[in-house]
Amino acid sequence: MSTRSPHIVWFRRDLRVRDNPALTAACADGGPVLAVYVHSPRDAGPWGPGGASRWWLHHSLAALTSDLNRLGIPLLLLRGPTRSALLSLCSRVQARAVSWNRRYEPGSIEVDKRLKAQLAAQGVVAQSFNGSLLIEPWQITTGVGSPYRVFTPFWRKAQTLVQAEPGLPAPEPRRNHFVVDAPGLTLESLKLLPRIPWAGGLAATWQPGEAGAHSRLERFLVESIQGYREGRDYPQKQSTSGLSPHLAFGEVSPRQVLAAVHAHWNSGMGLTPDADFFVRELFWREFSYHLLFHFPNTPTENLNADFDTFAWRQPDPVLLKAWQQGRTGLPIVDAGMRELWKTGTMHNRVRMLVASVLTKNLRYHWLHGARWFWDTLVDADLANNTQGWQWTAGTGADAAPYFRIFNPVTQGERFDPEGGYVRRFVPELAEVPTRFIHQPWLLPPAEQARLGLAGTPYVRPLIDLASSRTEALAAYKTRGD
DNA sequence: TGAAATGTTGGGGCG
DNA sequence: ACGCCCCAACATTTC
Repeated sequence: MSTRSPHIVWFRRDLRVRDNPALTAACADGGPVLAVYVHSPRDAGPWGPGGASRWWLHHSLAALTSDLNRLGIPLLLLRGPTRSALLSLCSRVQARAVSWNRRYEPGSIEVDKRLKAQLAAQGVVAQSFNGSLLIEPWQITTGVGSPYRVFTPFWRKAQTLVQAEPGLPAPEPRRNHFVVDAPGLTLESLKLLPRIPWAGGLAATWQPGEAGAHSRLERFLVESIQGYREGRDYPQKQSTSGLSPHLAFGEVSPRQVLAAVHAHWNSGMGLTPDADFFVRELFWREFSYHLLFHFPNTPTENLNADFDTFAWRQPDPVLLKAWQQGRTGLPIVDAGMRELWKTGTMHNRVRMLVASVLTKNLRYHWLHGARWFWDTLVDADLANNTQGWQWTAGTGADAAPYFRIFNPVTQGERFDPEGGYVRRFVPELAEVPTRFIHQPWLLPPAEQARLGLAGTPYVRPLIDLASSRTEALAAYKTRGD
């Protein structure tokens, strides 16, 4: 009798069937397995999935449903609140156990704790696993026992641990032959897709789901990891991995990525420098989770309290909107913001530039940027997004000093020397000669008129780089007073 | 995973 | 030949 009661696998941001410890454990139990996803945006408070993430989630759930079906496991879709949905499911199907992979956001930790206690009280086995990280946040501390706040020592320590115990990715579980009948909601009824069909650019760019994640990984390993160290700085090259949304939704695990990199690019003498630099980015993700876990208020509060009295400016709605929509008149900034809107992602160097412009030149609180990114990025991840914004704003761990203010013209000329990236995403600048592509306002007026730029922000940007820089530096000096 | 201002050096033009 | 100046190139400092 007890062997016939199902083992539930609760899916969250681990939407894959390979190397999924919770699923592996449930399948190893030998009885019926039932998978469930609970859509409960309200449980996540202000950080419920944004528009781009919901689009991704819809398609990733569709992919997971068919991947699990292949294994004979039904995926139930439920609506939250999470705890009551799971508890009532457990009693309805008389579950014997629930397994899940741990999350590290403050809200999820709270839900998990209470769920675990309530399941135990009902006599249901509850077990959680590490399915998302190479190093869980509590696994390493500094010499004095505190959490790390600086990347490099974190990285060193984390690497020694991972090298000692790399862990092998688990294969796909064997097919489940039991039948579990428990009807859930349809995917459509979750209403994850946008009502206005703006997601065409996303669909053209991405293939959500585990298969898409692995083809992206393979393509990266074969085509672009070579030269990554240099190439990753050039946004018009496709040198970055593009794995971030797949990692954010857990369609591939960092352990699988690490193992694949080692399989391709470890010559026995260690990783190639290109591969090593890529792996370093995986550890930035680990560092972000370490910080989020140990400083759970950082999604809204400065990690560095010196900035709590900093004189951020009240956003001008027109300027904020121009930044969001890529109409500031600064070519590479606008290109980045339009790339984000169109494709749900933005090259990392350009993310730093647009964030520098918002937090330093405009001196708007980094949360305005974090919220916009949250809504528009397909790789929106609370740990990474928080850490990234606090890093650029200078309020975070191991952060860029406040006085490091990027100049979008200089950066554009250095990292997009031909202007290919700008031309791709800002078509009205496509015909501008390369000399002027990053500062079209210097073109002679007759040329501007001929190119149709008269009256656009490209002949008079909304942000004066020189004066806003000076003002930002002055504001920094009085920080904390 | 800065930029701009300031300081230093050394080659070459030129009286 | 020499000193002087200019200035590009590079280094250092400051924010």
